[in-house]
Amino acid sequence: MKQNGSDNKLISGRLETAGVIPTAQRIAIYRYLLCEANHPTAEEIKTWADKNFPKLSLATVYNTLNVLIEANLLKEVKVPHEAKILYDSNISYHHHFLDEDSGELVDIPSELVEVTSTLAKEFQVHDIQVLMRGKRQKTRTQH
Amino acid sequence: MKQNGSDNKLISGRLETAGVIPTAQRIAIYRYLLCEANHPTAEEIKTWADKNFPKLSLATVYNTLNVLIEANLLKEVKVPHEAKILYDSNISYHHHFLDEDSGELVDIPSELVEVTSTLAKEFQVHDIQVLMRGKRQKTRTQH
DNA sequence: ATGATTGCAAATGATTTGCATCATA
DNA sequence: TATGATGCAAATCATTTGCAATCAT
Repeated sequence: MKQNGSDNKLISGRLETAGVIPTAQRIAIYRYLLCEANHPTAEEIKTWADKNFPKLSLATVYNTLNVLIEANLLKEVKVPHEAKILYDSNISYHHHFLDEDSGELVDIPSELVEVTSTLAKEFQVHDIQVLMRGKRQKTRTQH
Repeated sequence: MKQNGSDNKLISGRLETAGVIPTAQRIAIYRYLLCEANHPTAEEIKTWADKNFPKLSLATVYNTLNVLIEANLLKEVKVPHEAKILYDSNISYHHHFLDEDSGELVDIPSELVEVTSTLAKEFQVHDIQVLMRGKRQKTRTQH
């Protein structure tokens, strides 16, 4: 319920800075991506919108996502054996851990992963993305 | 033109070892993946088959690819902003470099990339895949 | 008024599936 | 001749697109 005016200004300001006209739909979707969702699919965004922002069409979800990607406010993530695209509102350099049990994708700060490569100098690397797959140990209950 | 009997035995032996009935179509597709292609799409395999193995249907291409994946003879690779799945017949631990110019995906031996992570111990990592994106410098012509 | 966004429905395109046919042990 | 693979066509499903209606400036 933090859908108040100041939040809107913050979100719409970011959109404007990125050159995106801040419409109500775009603000709603971008806020959801930034504040509530964790690597959602387009479908999850649509489901959320059906509850919280009636009459936002699936086409607009996809259009908005692509506008945000174009504007460098969003990145898409494709995971092997998952049909749907995941959207990541964290655009700073980071990596991912995929929980094999839940399918959940977790952000891993880049400081926690050191990558050292010794490729032939013909390979000019601009970006590195590390995807770690595994299981998340249940946290033991205190007693 | 190395489509000779001994090759077939080698390929079909590997299929059998992995529990896959080595049919002519599967041998052809797997040989193509192992010896000729570099991370092809299903469509590329079909195009190749149309020239070299007439009457191999697209459904069989997909069925075979999925059988090979099930049998751990193949891995699928999904690259952001590319619609089609790439298939990787190199199943040993390695990484990838994606050439932004050509779209080509290049295998990088794991020895050339050192990954050190310091995640909380609740994260049990089973696999790490590193995708490096960048450009491949044109090799200067000798003179 | 104008230019951009939205929403609907139809289109697209990659992959999957149902089922009849075919091959092989 | 029985089990499973193949091939065709139809189905599926995520995503995209065309276009008319709508919104904001």
